[in-house]
Amino acid sequence: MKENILKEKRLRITPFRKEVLQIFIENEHAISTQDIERSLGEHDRITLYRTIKSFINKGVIHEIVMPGDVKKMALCDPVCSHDDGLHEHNHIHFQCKKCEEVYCVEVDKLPNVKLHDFEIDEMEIQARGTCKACLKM
Amino acid sequence: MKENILKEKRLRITPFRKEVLQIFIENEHAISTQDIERSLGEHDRITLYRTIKSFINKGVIHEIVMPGDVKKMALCDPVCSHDDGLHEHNHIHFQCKKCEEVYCVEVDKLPNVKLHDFEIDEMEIQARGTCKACLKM
DNA sequence: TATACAAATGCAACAATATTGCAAGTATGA
DNA sequence: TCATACTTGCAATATTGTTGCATTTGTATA
Repeated sequence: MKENILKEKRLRITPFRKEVLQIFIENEHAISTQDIERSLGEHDRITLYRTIKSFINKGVIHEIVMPGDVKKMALCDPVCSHDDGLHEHNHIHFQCKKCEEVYCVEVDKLPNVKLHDFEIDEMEIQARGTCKACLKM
Repeated sequence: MKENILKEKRLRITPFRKEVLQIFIENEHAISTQDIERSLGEHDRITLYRTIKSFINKGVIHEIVMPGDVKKMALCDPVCSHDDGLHEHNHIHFQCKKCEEVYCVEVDKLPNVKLHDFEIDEMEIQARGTCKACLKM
């Protein structure tokens, strides 16, 4: 529930934040700033930028950057309770080549990658292919 | 050699392009547009943007977008001979948490990931940790 | 080697996206 | 309910990238 998410992340509950959060909840896939602007009615763009920034910093949403300049955002997993922009997820980011939508897809466990001279702490996977909905068509 | 790379990718050899390409060759790690601008002397910003765009389209360099950071670019693998912005690499993108630099690191083979309802064609891995140089310190 | 032509450059104007400072309004804990 | 720190909304400004167009330049070809 919207109020709870905001409260948990120690963000003040304001009408605007609830409105923006609602848009994220309604969307199964990741959305861009533009998508949000379209969904909102009349609004102040600066406030939106700041809202997005605090949502990211407090772990409400996370940024997804896919190759080719697509910057989108999606709700964080409930486990992602880290403050200060440190996010912890167990999913990969998937972009469908047909519908272009970006999804966060759960995986049981992320694969292990070893490098020779580099020590890996965290890993993020971005995949492209065909999504659930488009496979059925 | 600079001229060869440009010729192979069917790009005209101009002084400006050689200069920009040289900057990529000199850098072991990925660089941003800003980095390039700093390395160049007096120059035209528009021409640089167009140069970058044709380098990407012809497979001379590729873009790397790490979460929460500026866009960077690095030379493509020699195998990456695809035109029209289709890139094919066998490396992962690694950002060091200490020095913040981004590297393309070769791997023998990329791990296999299977998803339930999504069909994966291509995959890209972004990792964070400690780089070669910083491990030694 | 000269030349014709497509490609690249450089300038001006413009467009989109994001940030900062500040005054006014508002949520929340005491 | 009140004080205060947080949030909002506006103006101004910064950053990043694009388009159109006249001029210059690289390169294939005669």
